[in-house]
Amino acid sequence: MGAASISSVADPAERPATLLDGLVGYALRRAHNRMMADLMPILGSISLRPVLFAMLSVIRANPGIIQMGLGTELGIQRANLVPLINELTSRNLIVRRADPRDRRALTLHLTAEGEALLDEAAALIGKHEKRMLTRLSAAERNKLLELLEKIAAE
Amino acid sequence: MGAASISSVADPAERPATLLDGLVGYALRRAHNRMMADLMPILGSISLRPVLFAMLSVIRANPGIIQMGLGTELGIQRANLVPLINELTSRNLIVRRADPRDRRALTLHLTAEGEALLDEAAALIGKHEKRMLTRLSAAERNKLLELLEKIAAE
DNA sequence: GGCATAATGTTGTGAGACATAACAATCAAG
DNA sequence: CTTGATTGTTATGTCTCACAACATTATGCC
Repeated sequence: MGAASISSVADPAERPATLLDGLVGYALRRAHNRMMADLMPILGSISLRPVLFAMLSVIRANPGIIQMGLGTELGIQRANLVPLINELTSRNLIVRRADPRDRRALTLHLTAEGEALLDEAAALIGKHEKRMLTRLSAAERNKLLELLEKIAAE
Repeated sequence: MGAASISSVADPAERPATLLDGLVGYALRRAHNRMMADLMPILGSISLRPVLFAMLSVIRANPGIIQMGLGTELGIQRANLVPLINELTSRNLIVRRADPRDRRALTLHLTAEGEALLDEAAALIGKHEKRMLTRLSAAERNKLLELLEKIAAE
């Protein structure tokens, strides 16, 4: 133990405090970056990206959701959603069908292939989350989710 | 209060659970997005972005830091740092100086203008954080910072 | 000293996320 | 029916980020 090392002379690796320390916004950015850096190559192994996984997840939970609804749910504008949906349809993971009640709209449905790939992705992400959160107890993880939701809620 | 509403028939606005629920990575993205959506127009009022504020903060805490060091500290590759530093220098917020001990390197220092703008930005961000975290107690905020650091730590 | 390797700053390039405008087809409200 | 709003689409532009290549300088080894 000994004396507190206030001086930076004794420890060249010591980082001076910045205005960023204590900012929740900055801590969020760092934690999010680290999670994504770990996740992206994992999803890349099955040629997915986080946004595509999110789309498949929402479509599974809402079969027949229209494109506009999917975009609203994920905060993606409909213009930017089009190439993403094209990507999933061209890989036969989802299909577009005419909406029987609104001829402007197109409904979205998972294919059997999409269901299988989504299951595979969910398993990979589950392992990823467990590994990245080993420093947190189950109670801490739940508390973290609760606090993050308080921030995210509009 | 009644029975738990399991059916979705009674409440059309009810959202079915997705694989995204319970994922810390997704909760992080949503919280981070909401914080940034609030912060960016605020910093924009003084023509700053989050990354520029972070750079100024680190340079203040580490006068004479070289570009490579700044990039490492903030997780920005040196190639991408160049136009950002050009932006700050062309606005007379920082200056580049030759490193007396390494003629390859350039050291970075805040100007008086940079100091003043950084103070202004810090005040704005302080109010922003306080307003965005009204739902959290002081203890919850500290716990959140602690948990986020556990995730961000390498 | 001379030489191979690494580090620093820089430029260029491309991919991906995101916002905006405009358009055709369709719906909804008066 | 006619006006305005909604849905999907295309096109465009900006911002962030990664990677490759290069000139200059440091560093380590002979």
